[in-house]
Order: sequence, then structure tokens, then C-alpha cells
Amino acid sequence: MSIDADQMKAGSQRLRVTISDVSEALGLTKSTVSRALNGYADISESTRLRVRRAADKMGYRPLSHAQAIRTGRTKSLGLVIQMADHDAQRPFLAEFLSGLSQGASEEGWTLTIAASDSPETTFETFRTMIADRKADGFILPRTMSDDPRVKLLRASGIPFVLFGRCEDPAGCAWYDVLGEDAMQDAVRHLVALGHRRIGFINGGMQYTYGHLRREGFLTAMAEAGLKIEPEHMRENAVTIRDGEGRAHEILGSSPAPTAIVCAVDMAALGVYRAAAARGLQIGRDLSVISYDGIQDGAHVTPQLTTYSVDYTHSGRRLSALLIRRVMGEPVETLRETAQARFLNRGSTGPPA
Amino acid sequence: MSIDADQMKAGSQRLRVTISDVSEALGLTKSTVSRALNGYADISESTRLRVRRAADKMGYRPLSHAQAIRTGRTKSLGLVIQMADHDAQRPFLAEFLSGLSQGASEEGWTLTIAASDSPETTFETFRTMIADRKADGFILPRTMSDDPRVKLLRASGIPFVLFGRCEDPAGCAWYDVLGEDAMQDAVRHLVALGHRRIGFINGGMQYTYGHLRREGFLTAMAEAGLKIEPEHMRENAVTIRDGEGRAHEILGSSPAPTAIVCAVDMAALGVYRAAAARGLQIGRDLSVISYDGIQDGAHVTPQLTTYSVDYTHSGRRLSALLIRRVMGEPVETLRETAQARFLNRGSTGPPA
DNA sequence: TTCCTTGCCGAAACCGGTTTCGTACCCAAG
DNA sequence: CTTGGGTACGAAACCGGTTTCGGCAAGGAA
Repeated sequence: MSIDADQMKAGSQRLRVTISDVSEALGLTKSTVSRALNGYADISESTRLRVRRAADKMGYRPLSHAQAIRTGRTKSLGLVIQMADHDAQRPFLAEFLSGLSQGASEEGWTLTIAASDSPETTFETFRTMIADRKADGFILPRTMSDDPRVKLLRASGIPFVLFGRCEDPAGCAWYDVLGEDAMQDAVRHLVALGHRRIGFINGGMQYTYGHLRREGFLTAMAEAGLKIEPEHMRENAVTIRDGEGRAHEILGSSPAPTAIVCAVDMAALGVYRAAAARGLQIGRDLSVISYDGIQDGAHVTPQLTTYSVDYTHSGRRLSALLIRRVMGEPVETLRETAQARFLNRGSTGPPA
Repeated sequence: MSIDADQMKAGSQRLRVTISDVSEALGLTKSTVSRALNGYADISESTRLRVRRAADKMGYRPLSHAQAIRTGRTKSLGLVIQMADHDAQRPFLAEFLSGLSQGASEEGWTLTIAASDSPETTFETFRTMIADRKADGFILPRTMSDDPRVKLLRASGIPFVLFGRCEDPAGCAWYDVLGEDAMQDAVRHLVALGHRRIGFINGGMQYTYGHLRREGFLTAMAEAGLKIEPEHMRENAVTIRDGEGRAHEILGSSPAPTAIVCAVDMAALGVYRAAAARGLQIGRDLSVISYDGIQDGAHVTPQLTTYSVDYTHSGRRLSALLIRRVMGEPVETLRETAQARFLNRGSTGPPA
């Protein structure tokens, strides 16, 4: 048994087939094999095919860190998770990571992650990851209006891709879901139901999405000819507690709105609480439409009507875009947006 | 501006100080510098110091992937997240990752993660990560009773560390929180309050923790001379929905228990719902003690009394242990356990 | 036929480290 | 004064790839 283990270990070590093994088996040199596999023009099509087939048959897989020493590319994507955002991103972190990982591994890349406890250490984390070449590029979730991470990476010349858009698009590739369209649609939906007094609880205004969703809300309100009541507008609500507090403030005004649009689901769950505390029944006395599509929204009564974002898909697209960015594609061709999916559940109805 | 960027880029490229830069600056050879920095015995103390200081002053940082090609070690820890566990692990995934990342980066290592959608692809994911040397070792969360991951890694001779214990300890290092002690303590707490009929809703029995927590519960019940009612025992509840269903089953029996111990917080939140549906007030009509310490437990009324696990610390310890394992320490010295912290909040009281 | 391309591949340097091996030097013992 | 054994370092191979450069042979133009 110990012998078996040793043999197995020695075997798997010795059995790892290197580029030299392939070249010797074919009577070619390493350089030819390398260039054949990497699609250089000075290799004949027949040789390229011969090499490709032999490599596959022999099970040759280049070691990415061996390539890295010459190419400078590790084939790994970096993600720095900010602990401060935990509460806000907890609901979809798993899906997001899964998507990123899928997108990376589909191309044979990996995902390297680091966590930082505070905004200050975030910077340091990026610095060391960059200095040590831990990643060829970075995914930046939760784009901020004046994002220090963007500045740092731009200055360092390190590729990156945003989850969210950015005012100054220089050097920025991104993927984003059009929250402003969802907010517009939400208002239209409520207006169609007959609502005239609609409140808005926005998310974090340090993020770009805060301004975009605000615009979307305001646009649709103006479009419907509805007046904006400052009493019905709140922002920076990203947790249940935040949402609960803002909802109480809004519902305490008079006349109170008959519907509230929330920029994030967590805040909407807070609205549920405030409503319960005030004896208001969601969907009948107060309509709520939100955004994100977190799991918990399906576990409250009535189920939360929301615009659902596919975070797995978002992650996958972000990885794909970042890889193309690292490989040299210009940022202009690496900007994608998508629409959130409307989940029309039970939290809306005609005004009481 | 483009010139600045070029200079900066060229600068940072050229400025990266290699081992040769250090050796030339000192009038030594690469090999001497390398051995000095790596603590070889055939380097004089004075030289070692001189090298160490020069390297620090020059800001020399070895490239881990350059070292890897010779040493075989990437200095990276692997984690494969199973999508199937998402719902169960969602509440603490962020903290856990953060801890793992901290523990790794404290030693200059990194965390490489991959996600797998199904149990089948999990295996494949491990295989490719191993084959491509993406990680020097793996962290295995959610240890199962007959864990296929353990078999694979054992057979491959790849280091790993478990989050959770394991029946067959051969080759297994681990970190675990003693859930069985918490379950015992929970029962004692309830007994001290006067409860005689205590139910138990266990978590997933495919995991080792399921059996351990069951033992803990049974031990304390026997110790208190209380009878085990099969009607009051349920298992495999890891989501709110699960817990809700199990609670209804248990509470539908007669006589129903006056208290329920849950192996996981998510299930306990389900108990809250079932209780609400039945007009039972938690803490007065029904006592609940649970385990995990998830955030949501502080957001229900009354707050959930639970045994809180520090997932950040767990992650940090796991990384530290795995690194030592990769560096060659025998598994016997790499087994740590800790106690969960009792959060005595509002969900218990004397029996009605 | 000669010269010049062009296509295709080999030889060797290179990337940034680590590790093996050889050896000069110093000191003590014979 | 030679000899033997450490000590401390240099030289060079090595890890697994990539990339530059040069050259040979075939083919076309002069």
C-alpha cells in the first residue's frame, strides 16, 4: 500500500508530459512544437496538425506558470472582495463567484481572490497582487463614481473590467445590467396599475448604479407627468435595516405614497417590515417593486416583485471580457450590457 | 499622457527587481542570493544578513510562478465551491473566503477558487486543477462521511485540509468547531430552564457534522434522563423551507415538544415560520436554540439564540494549516478544533 | 545556370528563479 | 610543511516553457 502510493506518486510526477516529451516523440524540437501549438505562421499546416494531434493523444498540457515566466501572463483573473460590502453582496456572492469561475475555466484560466477588511487595505491588496503578478487583470465589482481602484489600475497599466459602468470610460471595459431601464419599467408598471404617488428608496450613492437608477426613476416619473416629492425619496439603503428606516420615514409623510420602488432587494425587505409594523399589507395597501432578484425575495409573503439580475451570467461575461482584454483587445469592443428580468410576483396591486 | 503611460509601464517593467539585480548589486551570484534568502546552511550568517537587507532595500520580491517551475510549488491554495451547497453555505461564504484569503496572504500565498455546478463536475474540476498544478493543496469545506474528494486527493498524494472531521483520519488534517459540544450545551441549557420534551432538527446527514451533532444531542438527553421521541427528531434540514416543514411535523405531534434544538440556523429560521403559522410565540410558547450564528438570526424577533461559529477565523486557521501541510508537516500535528460561542438571545425561555 | 525569395524548421538564448556540484580558502592536526 | 576536513561561495545545469535568429531547401525570376 505504501509502495502503491509511492509508485502512484512517482508515476504521476514522471508521467506529466512536457513539451520536450512531445517534441521527442515527433522528432521535432521544442521550439517547433511550441510555435505549432501557439499558431505561429511559420509552421506548415501539416506539421501543426501532426503536433496538435500528438499533443492531445499524449495528454500534454502546458504548465501555465511555466509559460508565465516568459510571457508574463499567469492566465489568472484577480478579484478583491471588500469586506465592507459584505452585507450588500452576500446574497449573490456565491452565484457571482460561480459565474466568474466558469467564465475563467472555460478558457483555461483561473480565478484568484483576495479579501480586504477595509477600503484602505483594499488598495494595499491590489498593490501586492499587482507587484507579485498574482493576476493578469482584475474584475472590479460595485463600480464607484470616483473609483480609486480604477485610478490605480489605470495608472499601473493593468487590465481590468468593471461590473457596472463608469463616467470616464477611458481604459474601461465593462459589463452591466441596465438598472435604470428596470427602474423606469417599474414606475410604468405602477402607473399602469393606477398609482400616482410613488416613492423611491435608492441604494448606495457612492456607486455609479445609484445615480443611474435614480435617473431611470425620475425619467419615468416625468414621463408619466408625476411630481417628485422629496418626502418620498430616500437613498443609501442597502440593508434590511436601512430599508426599514427609510420606509418608515417615507410612510410617515402625508400623503404617503401608495407604492415604493426600491433600487435593491435588501431595502425592499426592510419595507416589508416597516409595512408590517404599520399594519399595511404589501400588495394591497402598499405596492413594492425592487431590483436584484435575491433568493429571500421568494420567501416573503407576498413574494417580492423584482427585476432579477443573473449574477452567474454576469460573472461569466465579466471573465470572458477580461480575458479578451488581457489578450490585447481594445476596451471599446469590450463593453456589454444586459436587461434585468422582470419577476412579476405578488407585491404590487392597484392603489388602495 | 501616452508618453507618460508608456514610461510608467516601461518603468514598472524594468523596475521590477530580479534576483540577478540583487546579486549584481552585491557582487554575489544568483545562487548565493537564492540560498541566502531561503535559509540554506552553507551561507554565512553575515552574508545572509547582507543579502536580506539589500533585497529588502531594493524591494526584491521573488515571482512565485518563477519559483514554481523549479520547486513545483505555486504557493496557492485551492478551493472548489460546490454550487449544490449554495443555499446552505451562502450565509457565511463571504466570511469564510475572507478568512481563507487572510490566512493565505499572511504567508504570501494566494487563494485560487473554482466553482462546480454538480457533484460530478466537482470531480472533474479537482482533476484539472491537480493536473495543471493550479494549487499546491486544497481546502475541503463541508466534509462528508464518505467523501469522494478525500479519496481522490489521498490517491493523488495532494495535500488537503478538511473543514470538519473525518472517520478515517489517514492523511487528513483538519479544523473543526465542536458542534456536538454545542448541541449538548443547548440541551443542558433547555433542561435547566425546565424543558422535558425537546425536539431536534438536524442538518445534512451526508456530512460528518450531522452525525456528530446528533451524538451530542443524544448524549445530553441521556445525561438528563430524557426520553428520545422519534416524533421529535428530524434531519437533513439545511434551508428555511426544510426547517419549516420539519417543524410542522414535529409540532404536529402530541404531546409536542416545548423546545427544539436545530443543527443549523437556516432550519431554525424555518421553525420561526412554522411557529408563527401555528400561533406560537418563539421564546414563550416554543424555545429554539440553534447553531451557526448567521446574520439573519439577529434580524428576527425574538433574536435567535444560537452557537456562533467564527467562519472568518475558521478560514484563517484552515489556510494556515494547509500551508504547513504543503510544506511537509505531518497531518498528526495539523488538527485543530474550537468551540462555538453561545449567543444567548431571546429565543428561549421556560416551558409554557 | 544563377540569384533571390519564401517557406519551414532547428539551434540557442531567454525568462527568473532553484539546486547540484565543485572548489578555493582557512584552520587544525599530523 | 603537508594533509585533512569544514566552511562559504561560484559555476553551471536545470525547471518547462517562449521567442529570436539563422539557415537549408525548394521554387520562381532573371
